[in-house]
Amino acid sequence: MKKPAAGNVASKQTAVTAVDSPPTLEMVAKEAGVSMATVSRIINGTAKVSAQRKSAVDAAIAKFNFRPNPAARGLAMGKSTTIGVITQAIDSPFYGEGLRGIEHYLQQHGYAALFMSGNWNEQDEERCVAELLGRRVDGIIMFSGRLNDAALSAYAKKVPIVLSGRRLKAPGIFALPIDDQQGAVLATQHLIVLGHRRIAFIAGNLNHPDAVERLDGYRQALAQAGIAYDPKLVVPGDFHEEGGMEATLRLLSSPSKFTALFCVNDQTAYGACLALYRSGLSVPRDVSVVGFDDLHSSSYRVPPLTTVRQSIRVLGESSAEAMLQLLNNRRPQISLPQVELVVRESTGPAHPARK
Amino acid sequence: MKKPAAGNVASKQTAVTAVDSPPTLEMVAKEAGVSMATVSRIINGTAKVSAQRKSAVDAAIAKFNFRPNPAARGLAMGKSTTIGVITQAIDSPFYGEGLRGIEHYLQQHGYAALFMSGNWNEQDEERCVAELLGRRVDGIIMFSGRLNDAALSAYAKKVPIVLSGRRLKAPGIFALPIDDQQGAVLATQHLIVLGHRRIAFIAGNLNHPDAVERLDGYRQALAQAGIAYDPKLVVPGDFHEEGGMEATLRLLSSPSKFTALFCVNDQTAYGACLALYRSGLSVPRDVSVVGFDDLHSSSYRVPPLTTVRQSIRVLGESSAEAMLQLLNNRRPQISLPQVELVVRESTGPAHPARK
DNA sequence: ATACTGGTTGCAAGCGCTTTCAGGGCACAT
DNA sequence: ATGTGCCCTGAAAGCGCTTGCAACCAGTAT
Repeated sequence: MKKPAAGNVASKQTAVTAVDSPPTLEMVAKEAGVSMATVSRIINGTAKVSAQRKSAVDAAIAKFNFRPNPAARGLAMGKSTTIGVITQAIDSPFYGEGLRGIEHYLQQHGYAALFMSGNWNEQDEERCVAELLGRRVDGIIMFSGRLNDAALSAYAKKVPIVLSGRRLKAPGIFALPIDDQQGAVLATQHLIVLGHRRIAFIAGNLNHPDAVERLDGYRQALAQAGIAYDPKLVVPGDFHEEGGMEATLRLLSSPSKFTALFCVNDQTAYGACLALYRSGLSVPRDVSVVGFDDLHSSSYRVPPLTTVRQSIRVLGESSAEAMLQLLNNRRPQISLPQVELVVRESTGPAHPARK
Repeated sequence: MKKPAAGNVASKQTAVTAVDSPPTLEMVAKEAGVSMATVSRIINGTAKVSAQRKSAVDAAIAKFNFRPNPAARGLAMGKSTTIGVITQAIDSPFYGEGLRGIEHYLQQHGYAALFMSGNWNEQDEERCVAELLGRRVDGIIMFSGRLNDAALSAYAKKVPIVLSGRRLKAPGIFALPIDDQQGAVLATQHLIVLGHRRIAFIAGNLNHPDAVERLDGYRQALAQAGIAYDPKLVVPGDFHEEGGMEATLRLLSSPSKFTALFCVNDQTAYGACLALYRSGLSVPRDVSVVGFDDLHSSSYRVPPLTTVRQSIRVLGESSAEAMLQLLNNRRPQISLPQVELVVRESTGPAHPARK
């Protein structure tokens, strides 16, 4: 196959100069009257080149609007200028913001991102890593993820990994954890200050580290305020609206009373609010609710959601930055901004009368 | 540069067989005692090969866990097995669902997707196309997009394009438009049936085709019901929560009364609901509101949002499918499912007493 | 003047894979 | 046996770029 001159659909072109297939280094070199090596060196800034030739080459490049073929370059250099990114779902509002941050940073630095969704299960995630490795990405950024530490460490031998929102020390891995515990403390304290004593917590899946750290923070704040921890007030969720709704319904039908609800993340809080609404309860009059993440849409909920803010977008950007440092053999020096409480309208003073 | 044997970080490996750099076709060929050509043919199914050699090669491939280097393959074949995808923002809930659909379909067919965000402006979008072209993607899927028809047609000469949610006939381009008008008719009719007569419409940016088609549908339904069209009831928005909120506030402070609100998309409706809430108005008791898109989170709003459903995820999948057909030189035969109204709890019977 | 130095260039060998082209093996017909 | 095809294979020529190595050019020291 001699490679068709142009695209499959639509071709023809009777233009004068244009031979439609993309220009090559060789064409540029010929046009500028220098060798390919020189052109390559100019493009990459790999060596000094006389001003005269440089301008000739620049002109030729401009004339053809030349852009080096990344496959050829990748083959020759043994790298792809592409970073693989694994999240659980590209359409999740949470991950979406992170991806945006990554995309933004990477693009500015000449890298492209290859996004893949792990679909909340370990096998798919494993497939993603394999696929990414197969495509020879230069590095992998992984958002928390289901893969266990051992597997991750093994992969890190083949390619540098940055782990966003998770804790793990291993060669070749740089982790950028979120301060889940502190965030949970902030949220819970806020509720306590408002006078709440019976504060329920909707956790995520409890074998997910984020969930347990947030639970820890919740318990810590409770303890600090001298409030006894009541395990009946803690119910599992799934980090999604569905789980938040079910958990709240369960809580509501249990004998345990509560005046406030701390949810492991915003989506869970959304579900909780709906359950409360369906049960005829008003937020925040009857029950206060606070989330975690501060998704964009949280400020447009009715009522706007009080939540803990940790910019996922910044997490994404920082992860990308860390990856590039890793790629340059520097140990990343990056830290995330502090988590902070964003008080909106879904929380209010405790109202002792209600369930 | 002789290419370092392994990743930058973490290497060493004292294993017995493993020479850590990825296996090559040549290694496999040697191991199986055949030529590289044969291995290639087996992998690609390009020609018949004796069963005996085939099994030997398969064994060798399995032994090394060989995966052909996509850069090398891309170079040799002149294609990248990668599709560029342009949306306005990867973190938008709307586009997110579309991307999910694309990712899902493409991945199953051995293609990878390169996502880029146009950030709602033409220049960025242009940059995206250039970058994608530079990376030699085999095709581009574009979600509506700001780029004008002429520019798009020009690009379509270099690479096949599928245009999701937009109408445009040109060689090399396949468009997959959403039935905006019909959706708007459905939404407006629903409100009319509920007894509403003063129905406001929050449009998007009105030089965006989606917005005008939806406006058309709204007017058409009104006319059909014999309700006079009142331009004062139509205000511009921006397809975002922000715009929906502002538009609603503007509407509320104008002398025009209304009992229902049809919003150009769900995000606009979210903003509208917040404005209503802030103004002490209840949905749906005082004002009914309906959106368009049926984003996942719409069913978890308080109250759950009545909206027009057109699965964006399906749009994404279909777009990807169309692209692959285009790549195979077949004219795509794809149509989207009908739009449909999803009645939830944000709409109710007209209540004549209120503003 | 001539040898030497330091910096700029060009040559050519790959990078890992696909594919054309021609050679070799085999079955079948003569 | 010998010829005629057909089918399976392997050798080798790229695909477009990077880079080690050697050649080359001034300019300087001798």
